[in-house]
Amino acid sequence: MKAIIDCNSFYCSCERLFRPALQNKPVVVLSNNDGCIISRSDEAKALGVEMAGPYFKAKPLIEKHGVAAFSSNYNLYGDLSWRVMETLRMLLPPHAVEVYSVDECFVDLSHIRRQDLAAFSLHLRETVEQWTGIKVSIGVAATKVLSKVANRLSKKNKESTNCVLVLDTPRKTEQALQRTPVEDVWGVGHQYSVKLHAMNINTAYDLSTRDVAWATKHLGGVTGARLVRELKGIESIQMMDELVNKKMIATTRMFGSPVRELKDIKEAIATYTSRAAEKLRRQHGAANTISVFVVPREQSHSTYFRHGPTVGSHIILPLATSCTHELIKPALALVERLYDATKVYKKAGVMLSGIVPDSSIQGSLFAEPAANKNRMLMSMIDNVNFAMRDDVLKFASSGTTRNWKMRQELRSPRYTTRWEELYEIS
DNA sequence: TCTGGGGTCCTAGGACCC
DNA sequence: TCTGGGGTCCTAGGACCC
Repeated sequence: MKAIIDCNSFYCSCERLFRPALQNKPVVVLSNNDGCIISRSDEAKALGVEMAGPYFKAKPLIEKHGVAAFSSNYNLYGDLSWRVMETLRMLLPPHAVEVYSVDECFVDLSHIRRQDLAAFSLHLRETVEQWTGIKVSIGVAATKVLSKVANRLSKKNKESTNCVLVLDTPRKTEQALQRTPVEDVWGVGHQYSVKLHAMNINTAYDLSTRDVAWATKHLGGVTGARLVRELKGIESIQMMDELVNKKMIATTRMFGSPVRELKDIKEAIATYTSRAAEKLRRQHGAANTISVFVVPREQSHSTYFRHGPTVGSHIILPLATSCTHELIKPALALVERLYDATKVYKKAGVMLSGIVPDSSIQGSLFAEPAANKNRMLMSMIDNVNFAMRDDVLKFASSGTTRNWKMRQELRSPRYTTRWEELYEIS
């Protein structure tokens, strides 16, 4: 059996941890740039605050009810996420925990006897809460997709389930599937849900009764086939090994306010490239392809929000690299190529791909002797920036004025990762 | 005028996830 | 006036090979 363990309203829970006065009060957390709402406490949900809705639209409701709003504080969430995952790793055998996202992980429970699953899951939930202060919900079932179904229901019925739901009999599984709308199944997005409803497939149960060949035809080939098999209780999505390196690394941002100067866009791209290269070095990788894109403001005056068309291009490097300055140079060349002085830009981004292990480069006969020196320079910069924080060392092309920087007006202190912002007890 | 039957690799784009 | 930032996998189709 497998479990999915999921932190309840994770970002909101992190914010409340250091503001006990906000317990049982409505809280929301905003995306970068304070654009839309990406986490809501139960109280905020009850008030009708929409998930992923634009902040400015929800603002009247938020102010009327005194909802506490925070900008995203990823230093804080990342650290608390690590604590939750570490706790679980301590309570489970090696390799049984697969971190799936910042607030959830799959857990292999095949070492637990069937009759003990509920009690053990409760033990996990209580220990995590006691050690980290974060509340989690746990769904247990035969497959990953079914455990997601169980998890969703456990959260919907917190009082009766105690945030733990185990689907260990065909009958329980069937009932759970019948109570799950098809659009809430993991792997069914908007496009498929429209299609499925049109075919009168309205619940997860309806979908689970279709045969695999049908799913292959209508739900995108092998992906759909796997999904239906999992709903039938046949394990088809395996536990993944952790520490799988990324195949693509992206750093992209909306600008705090629209930008028209080439100089500003180049600064932003140089900064994003530095960040992406840091991520690349953290996984000991080197990239041979760098892509840059910019998004101009929509020209038409339509009432609906739409980005203008994205303009992008890429360069394939002669040799994969992880050195920031070797990546900034082609990135800036790409910006020059894409920039149009008549346009106003809202967003830009950098993507690194064609990622290979750094070691395979190091041994190359064709690498210049200087390459190793650069690598040492890079790791020194990374170390200093890690120790001192806030990018003490950066490349001049990243700029100092930073007209493009995103807005974060409501960010809470980084309580757990900055000395000067530590939580104080008076 | 008529022109096979495999392969592989790459890219763009679609669909999904949190 | 104001709508995030990452990722993944899969498929189709083109270019190229023998």
